[in-house]
Amino acid sequence: MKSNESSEDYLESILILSGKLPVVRSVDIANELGYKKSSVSVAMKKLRELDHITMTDAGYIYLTETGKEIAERVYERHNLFTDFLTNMGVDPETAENDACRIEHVISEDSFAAFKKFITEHSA
Amino acid sequence: MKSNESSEDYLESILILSGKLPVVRSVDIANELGYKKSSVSVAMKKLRELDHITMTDAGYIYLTETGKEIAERVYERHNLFTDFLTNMGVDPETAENDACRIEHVISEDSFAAFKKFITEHSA
DNA sequence: AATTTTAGTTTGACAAGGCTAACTGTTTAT
DNA sequence: ATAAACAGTTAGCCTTGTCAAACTAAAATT
Repeated sequence: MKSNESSEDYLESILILSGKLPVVRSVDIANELGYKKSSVSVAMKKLRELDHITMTDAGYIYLTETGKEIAERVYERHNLFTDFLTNMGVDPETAENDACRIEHVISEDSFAAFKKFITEHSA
Repeated sequence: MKSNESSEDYLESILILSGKLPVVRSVDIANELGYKKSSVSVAMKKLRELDHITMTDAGYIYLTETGKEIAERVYERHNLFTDFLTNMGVDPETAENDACRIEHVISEDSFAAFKKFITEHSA
């Protein structure tokens, strides 16, 4: 269930798009992330091999259990940091970008520490 | 004065080692960062070309103005996050590692927001 | 029915940034 | 003085992750 930064971004993107679109396709991910479809195609192949997604013949993409787990973990971090930074007056776009970077590099323990601190001090 | 994650790590390492050792050489950086000396050699060549360091014939490495600027900016972030996380009870080694990652990916604005928040709430 | 658009894949190129191995030159020991 | 250890460089390889270009196939348009 290992995962690298790039894969995490793709999985998170699939999760987010699942909430916005009836079905998620490679081209939707490409639009969302600003990548070329060939890049997404390669990445999806890899995620299929790792069993983090499945893809129907029509090209509809679904997260597997492990894929969903990774995506949700990353997304939780994403939201915490985005909310915190925007609450602190950081420009929403900057906050988004920074959250997108931090979400990948923080350990379980440190995330828990941040979460505790932030929730305690924003009540 | 652009700089990528890898270069920032090298420059920060040079700054830190400058405070610990009488002179800083490539081999010291290799030991500090856990890289091979060939990797450091290549990286130092690049940093020389970018004018972020100078190197004497004896192999002693010094930060230029721009190099010092980058190193200090990164180091300030490093310290803030390390201190914060350890204060929050995160294992020092984990805190170090996470700070080492976050320090590279956070914008000026978000760093300022964190700094303000943390200092306000730890008085 | 024929054409155009859309979606996905494959292939080959490239840049970053590590690595190993082989080489040079300089100290330090024997 | 010779051998060993140490420091630095270069060259070539590997992986990751992007891109563009060329291809296939299905859907929508005309």
